[in-house]
Amino acid sequence: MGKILGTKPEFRTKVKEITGDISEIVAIVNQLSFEEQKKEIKENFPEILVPKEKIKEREWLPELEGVEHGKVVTRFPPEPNGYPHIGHAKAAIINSEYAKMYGGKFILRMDDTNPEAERMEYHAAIKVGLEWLGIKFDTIKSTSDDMEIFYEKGIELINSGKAYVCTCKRDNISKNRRERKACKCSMENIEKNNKNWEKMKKKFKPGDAILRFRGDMKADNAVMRDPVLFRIIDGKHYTLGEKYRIWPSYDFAVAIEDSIDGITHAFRSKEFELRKELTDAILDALNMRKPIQGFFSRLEFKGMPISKRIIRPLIEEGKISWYDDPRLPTLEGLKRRGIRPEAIRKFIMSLGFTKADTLAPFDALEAFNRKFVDSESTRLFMVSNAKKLTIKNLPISFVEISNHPVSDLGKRKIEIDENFYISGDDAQNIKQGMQIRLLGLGNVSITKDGVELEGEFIGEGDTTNILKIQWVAQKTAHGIKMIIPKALFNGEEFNEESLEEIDVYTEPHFLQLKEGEEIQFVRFGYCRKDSQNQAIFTHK
RNA sequence: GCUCCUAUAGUGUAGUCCGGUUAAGCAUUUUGGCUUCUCAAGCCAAAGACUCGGGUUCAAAUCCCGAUGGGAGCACCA
Repeated sequence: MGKILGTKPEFRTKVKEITGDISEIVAIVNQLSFEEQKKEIKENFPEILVPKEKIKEREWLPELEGVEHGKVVTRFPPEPNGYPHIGHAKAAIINSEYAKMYGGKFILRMDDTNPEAERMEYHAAIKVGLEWLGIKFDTIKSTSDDMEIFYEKGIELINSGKAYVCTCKRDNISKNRRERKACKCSMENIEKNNKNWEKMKKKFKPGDAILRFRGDMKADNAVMRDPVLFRIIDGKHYTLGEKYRIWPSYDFAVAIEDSIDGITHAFRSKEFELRKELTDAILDALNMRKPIQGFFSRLEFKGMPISKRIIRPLIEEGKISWYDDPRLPTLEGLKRRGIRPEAIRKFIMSLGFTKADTLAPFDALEAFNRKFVDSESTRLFMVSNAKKLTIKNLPISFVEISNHPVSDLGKRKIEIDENFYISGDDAQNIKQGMQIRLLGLGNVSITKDGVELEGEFIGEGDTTNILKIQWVAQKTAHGIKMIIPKALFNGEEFNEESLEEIDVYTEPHFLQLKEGEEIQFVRFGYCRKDSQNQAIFTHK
């Protein structure tokens, strides 16, 4: 019924009439047996038996409305006040993808209007992080490049009566906001405001005076209750030093910047949603062009804190070493853990553009990463909780093993004698009289089990219904530390066992690999070589 | 507390604007099978969802009202 109305809209006006016909037909069809129905379809309507084509997963963002190719300008405006993390990646990727999608421009703008917070170190880290992610921008600038313009626009607002200098105490201001009351400063005339603005340059101390936008103290949206446009900060700015001491607030700076930079679409995370009204109001007051704004949800991983407020104390307490800890969702942390930038991009694209909160489990990212890493990971043997296995009558002194089952990653030669290590977990399952297979080597008949095992070499034999395990030659075994990152938090509580460290043996070939290379320890999982003596577990 | 946003399988989403073509698609997860000298990858299959309650309509995941859950904002931070 729905199908008919859907495909043939002309029937929609005659719903009542056809309802009867349809139920009659359906009744007739239902009287036929399943076989008869099948036959009927085959003879007269073979097309409906064709299986449906599989729908490919969408890999791009939703189309923008009414945009022209080549005319889209987006931006990513991070504040250089911390290390970049997955949240930055989301904002940067969404904005840059839209620019790419429409052949437009993408601007990186360091949003540095709070001299107390910004640091060169962070500025550099953000650039490194974005480069690692493979994000390219057409322009790189800093908000503070345009200080003179902010002043110009600020004065324009004062002179049009749309901004005033407020000298109230901070507490009073917030009290008035809560009670939706205007203060006496807002009654002052333009001349007085100009005078006070001049006084802000030298005379007033930080906190004594601010420039406020004349919004609406009665507005439901608290952001509109005469927000701050400029305030005095005496700190030294990381690039401009002490050149300025009146600094624009975020809302003012973003509004002006987006407008003069020619931004057509500004995609910001949801927490800024209420500020759209303000940004638009400021631009309207100045008769400036407004960008289209869109909002997306913040992205966090379960058990992985993103905020400095939570991470910093952990570093201070020594619970984690630094911002590149593999348990953290910082770009550095993810990188050390072995997550590929392409995987992050795909993952973020797969989340779509929504305002519904996203608390993604880490394994969603892992699944994407695995697809990238699998074909390029050198396969190596590694044993944990090593147990000795001695093999009698071994006829060979070396063996060559392929570094990958499918990809052409070469072979490695392993020198062997009768002394081997195998994993403790495997040793437990091995009993006297059993036959097992050492991967890449051959079958072995076990003559003694227990703490130290013994066996006799058989060589070729059954390879299907047999325990197949990895091994390491004792004489060349290379000991490394295996680091296994787990969720930092279980709910609210810090997970004291979040970083497992185990001592393991691997093959000497490990030493030949480049630092940072992704490997797969056979039957264990993907890992990233962190140093000559350390590997970090990436995921299964 | 006030204001705003949001609600589809275990998880993440598509579909929602313009109600019917889909008894809700994809990915991931889980389970089974095939393949394989890895517990990986690859291939095949199965399982599994429209928060609740009203209303409008021939027809509602889709529109309206209400409830509930989740989130954000209420900074001289961004």
